[in-house]
Amino acid sequence: MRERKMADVMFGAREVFFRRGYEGASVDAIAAEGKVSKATMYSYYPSKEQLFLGVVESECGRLAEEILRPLSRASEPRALLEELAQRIVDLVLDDTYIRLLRTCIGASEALPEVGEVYFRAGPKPARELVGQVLERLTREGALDVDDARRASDHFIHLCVSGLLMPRLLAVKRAVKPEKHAGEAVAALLRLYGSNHRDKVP
Amino acid sequence: MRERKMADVMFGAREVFFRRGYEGASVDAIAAEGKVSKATMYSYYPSKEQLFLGVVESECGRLAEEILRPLSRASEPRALLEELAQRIVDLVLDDTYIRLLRTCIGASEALPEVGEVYFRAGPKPARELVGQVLERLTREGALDVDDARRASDHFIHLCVSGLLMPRLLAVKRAVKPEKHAGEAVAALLRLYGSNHRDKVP
DNA sequence: TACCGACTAGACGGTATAGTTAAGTCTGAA
DNA sequence: TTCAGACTTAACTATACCGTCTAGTCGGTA
Repeated sequence: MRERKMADVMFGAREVFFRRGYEGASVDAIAAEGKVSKATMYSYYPSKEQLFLGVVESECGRLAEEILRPLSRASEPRALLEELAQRIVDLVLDDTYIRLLRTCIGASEALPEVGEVYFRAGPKPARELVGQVLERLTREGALDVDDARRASDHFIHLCVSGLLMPRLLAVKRAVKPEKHAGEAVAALLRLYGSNHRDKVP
Repeated sequence: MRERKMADVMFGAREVFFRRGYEGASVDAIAAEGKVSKATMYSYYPSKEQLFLGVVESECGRLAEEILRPLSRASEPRALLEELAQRIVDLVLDDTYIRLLRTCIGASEALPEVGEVYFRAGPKPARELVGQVLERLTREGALDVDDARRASDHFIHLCVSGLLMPRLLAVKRAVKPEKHAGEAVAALLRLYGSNHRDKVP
């Protein structure tokens, strides 16, 4: 029962914090949304701020798991890169994750800890994972990456280009991202393909 | 005098809205920050929401002006691209603009109008301006861009890669962006240089 | 001087807020 | 049946909020 109620609290809190932001969310609304009494809520979390941090940490944990999920054993470099790209695109298209990011950004000036937690759960491991893949593909001769960190940033930003901003700003827009991952991989290969140094820049 | 007080109101409102977000900002704090009485405030703006929209529109106007500022008459393609890239990097490093973006993102679920206004003042004209430059350079033979919109998104995101997220999330981090613009231009030229089709992809 | 428009400080009403507490209900095990 | 623990409802405190309003100040003009 305890775990069940705990989950109810988190569920309601997540929804209300995502919808109204940290400051805009009221604890009464959170309790109502989770169908839980305020007394129970306060028996689990001593304050609204702690509850918010709990939600952010829990959601960031799920996010980090999602990012670090094992890759398939695809051997073909292009397939591997497309799997990575698709995973990034899917994250940006996922409502829960984008609302989490929106909420963290909105709260990060007043509660810098929140921004830090999200950064360590999202962008940082993503960059590291992508970096490892790019380095491996470079060792195997499929890519020619000198600075894995910079190349990872480039790859990730090619993946989210044109998608992230409208999503963050809640701009209603018929985003058509079917070919997005493929295009990002194509761009990356042009940027860092193993024969890119042959060119006269 | 009227204009002066009006500016004071806006100044205080901007600071408090940026610091605490729309919901977190109180009208008393805004009046105090602007050294203005509440009565005066309400004589200019009928409500907190209208005041917020006023601040966002005013700041977005400045942002759009900054983006659409005429480019220098640089003729050399690389110099032109570096000027563009540097302008984008500078925007991401500007505290006022990043706080504006943070605030808009934070408020955009509850007040979608705000996200829309920012999008039309920032990302949209930026993409259009960059697109025009890329198309011109393509006509002149310096680039080979087929889809200006996609190429603009790529260029812009190469410019902000590794900078935007830490800034939005208020992550304290020794960002060293001296060579950032140059690297973005180099990457763009590898991606869309006029000889890129010679490669075997 | 008298007046006027724009400002200020501060209090107000009515509501909402975060967090606490008291009294009672439900469930399941001994 | 009894009992303990977890839960709920509902009221409560004390503060903060938005927006309004009153009483009064100030600088310039006729």
